[in-house]
Amino acid sequence: MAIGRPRAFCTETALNAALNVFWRKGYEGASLTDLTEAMGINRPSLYAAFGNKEELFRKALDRYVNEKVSFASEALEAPTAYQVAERLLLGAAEMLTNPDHPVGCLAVRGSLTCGEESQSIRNEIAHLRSEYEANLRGRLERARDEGDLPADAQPEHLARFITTIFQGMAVQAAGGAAREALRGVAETALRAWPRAPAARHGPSADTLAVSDGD
Amino acid sequence: MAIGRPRAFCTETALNAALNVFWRKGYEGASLTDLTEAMGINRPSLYAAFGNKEELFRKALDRYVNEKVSFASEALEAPTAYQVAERLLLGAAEMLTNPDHPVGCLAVRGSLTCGEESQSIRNEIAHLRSEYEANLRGRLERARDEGDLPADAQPEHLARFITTIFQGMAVQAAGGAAREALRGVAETALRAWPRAPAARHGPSADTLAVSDGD
DNA sequence: CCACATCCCTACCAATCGGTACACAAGGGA
DNA sequence: TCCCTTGTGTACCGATTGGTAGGGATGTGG
Repeated sequence: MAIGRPRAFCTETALNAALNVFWRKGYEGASLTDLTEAMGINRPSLYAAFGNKEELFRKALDRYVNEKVSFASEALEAPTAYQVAERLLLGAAEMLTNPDHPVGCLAVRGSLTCGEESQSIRNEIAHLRSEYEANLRGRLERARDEGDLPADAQPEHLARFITTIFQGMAVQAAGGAAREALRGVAETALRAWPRAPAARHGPSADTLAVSDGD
Repeated sequence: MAIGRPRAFCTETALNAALNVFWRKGYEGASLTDLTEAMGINRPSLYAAFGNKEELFRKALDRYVNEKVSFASEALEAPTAYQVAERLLLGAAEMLTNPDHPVGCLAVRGSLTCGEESQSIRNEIAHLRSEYEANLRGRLERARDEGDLPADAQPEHLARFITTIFQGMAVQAAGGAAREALRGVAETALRAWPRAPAARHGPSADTLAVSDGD
């Protein structure tokens, strides 16, 4: 039973290259020529290894969420609701302007990709976002129940507020905004955060958890 | 001296139709076929009347800014800085979800259009945004000098904050967010607004200026 | 009625899009 | 060594992209 010719490229490396291209140019803006050139392979190899352009994007999106936006899930584990928001927004300012990869957010860019033929991509991104927003809301509800947020705080509104700020920051970053500018936005947004009257949680030294490099 | 055959369509109406198409599908996502079908004319007529696709987009963008986002310039005339922000954000929530036209923001969508060949479009949009942001900052500096904002307020940061919120709301709207949701975001953002210690300006009845229809 | 200027329309252009057919190269099992 | 399986590479597919040439239609000024 023959095994067949071994693959001449590393799928992980190629997927990383594809992720970078999608990140820079968006789903529809990235042509197969762009992708194959960056990945160092040719079309049939791409189709054999990844299915088609849409599946390739999905795999790249998975990798993006798990490797690049992991700070967002980890932020939910911060001890207080304020620190959750703080780590989320400052982490976003850092990630969105990290010089080690393209600026902006693959998902935000992808959610605005134009054509209606890529509706399924938009749906997947929308699903990811609403899933995360639900997790964040759950975390904030817990915080409210624990007295970490005022009893009249609205976790749903706060979660949507944070999400919206992130999306705005992603647009800013895609337009070339500097890291300091995004940090300023994050800090301003944090001033809208409700404090529990009993135990006030202000800006914390927890920010150290947000590294400056990648 | 002959005058020539009169144009069989109204350029204003056609431009409105083109604006709607660009608004829904983005600059690159709107094909000439989409545009000509919506405008009720054929390609050569389009090119004769508007130049080419890029010039058509610029004209549509002009109209968009002057007719649809006029609330943003008018908001600068509000009596207090807080009311400026309030009218801006609540006006945005209304405009971005107005059922009389496509949802979201043509400029935000356009600024994320993928290809590098449409760099000049992105540049124009970036210019419009930074111009507006400068106006807003100027208005806030005046407010600070008048004591309407605390002396340590940072008009530049506040202006960028407002811009970022708007962009995030535009992404939300493009994803189908409801008007109530965007209003909630606006109200949360307004809680970040600094109040002058001398004369406190809170939420005002000035919101009445924001109509509910178009 | 004629001439001229302008517009409309069909049909086309080269370039690019995502995707694939097919011949060849490269390896392991018998 | 021969075969079989799998990946690689070239060259292509039909469809669509933005943009245009050129003839016929339609109006005004003489």
